[in-house]
Amino acid sequence: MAAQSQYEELARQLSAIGAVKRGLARALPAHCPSGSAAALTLIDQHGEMRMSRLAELLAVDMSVTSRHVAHAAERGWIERSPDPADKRSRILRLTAAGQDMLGVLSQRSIDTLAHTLDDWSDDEVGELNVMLARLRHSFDCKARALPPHHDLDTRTPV
Amino acid sequence: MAAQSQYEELARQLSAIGAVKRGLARALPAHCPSGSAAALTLIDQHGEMRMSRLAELLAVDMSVTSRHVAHAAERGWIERSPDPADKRSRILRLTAAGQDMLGVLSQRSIDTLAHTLDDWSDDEVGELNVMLARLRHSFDCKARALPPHHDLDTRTPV
DNA sequence: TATTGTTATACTCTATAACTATA
DNA sequence: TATAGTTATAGAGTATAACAATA
Repeated sequence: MAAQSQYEELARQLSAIGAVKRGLARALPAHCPSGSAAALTLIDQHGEMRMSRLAELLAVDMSVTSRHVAHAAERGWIERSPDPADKRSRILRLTAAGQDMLGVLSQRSIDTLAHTLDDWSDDEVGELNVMLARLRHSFDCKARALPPHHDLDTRTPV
Repeated sequence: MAAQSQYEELARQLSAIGAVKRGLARALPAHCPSGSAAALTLIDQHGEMRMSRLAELLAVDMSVTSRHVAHAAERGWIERSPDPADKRSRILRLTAAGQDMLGVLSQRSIDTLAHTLDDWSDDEVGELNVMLARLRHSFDCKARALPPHHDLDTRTPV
């Protein structure tokens, strides 16, 4: 267990990390918003999969996943073939154009981070990666069990 | 300098950290979106300031800052008084209601993180905080110098 | 003329709910 | 009846550009 002030600080850091994400997003090619980029990356990493699995990996609602995938499919980066085992499902695969786009995406991320983190050692970046992965995992496991706030207490301090 | 694969991994981790941010945002009281929450936190942390300074701390455009502050001011959390030294400017201060709201916000962040990170030590959370702060700092310093992509190369792989 | 702040507009990401097609 | 996926709608965050007031 950490001190309360560490949690408050972490909340602030997470709130501010959006600026870093926007910095990376600015390097994306036109017509490839970060949502589509994330979908391409995950399909490349995990291989072909169904919509529901991708939604799980993206940690967003399937309706959101559907939009990102539709965007990528319209541009020829993702192919959606019918699943022979279940006619409701569709199997997602990267096309050759999708792999090309992924190459551009990777290179731009690398360029941006190599420039901004030029004074970070390999170990330091690796350590940050490990901790971010663990942070995500902790949330995946335990956040579901959190009772939603009903805001009954919001009225008191006003 | 880190290996390219570490940069690619960091880009993936940052892309996925949105799920954690959404987890924290779900604990926010109604009518206090994360943008307003961030504004309240920064004014509390740094004391009274002008719009332009807050925009700098939030690392977003001043038009965005203006919206967040207007939202908070409408609810009585922030007071905007004219700056005697420059009639174009407004000085931002937390009201008593704003400090109350801030107390609620802090407590909810602490509750959420204490629950999800219950197996993290104080040192581990502290180390993550340090690295996230350094990440932000690296971007603040160097991202401005990055040449914007003109997407001339996007046409090639298609 | 330049700067501070606001507003109008547009785009992206997200969730909920309604809907279809299939299981 | 339940599940996989799509679409419509709505809310939040952001940026650019046009604008008003002041420096």
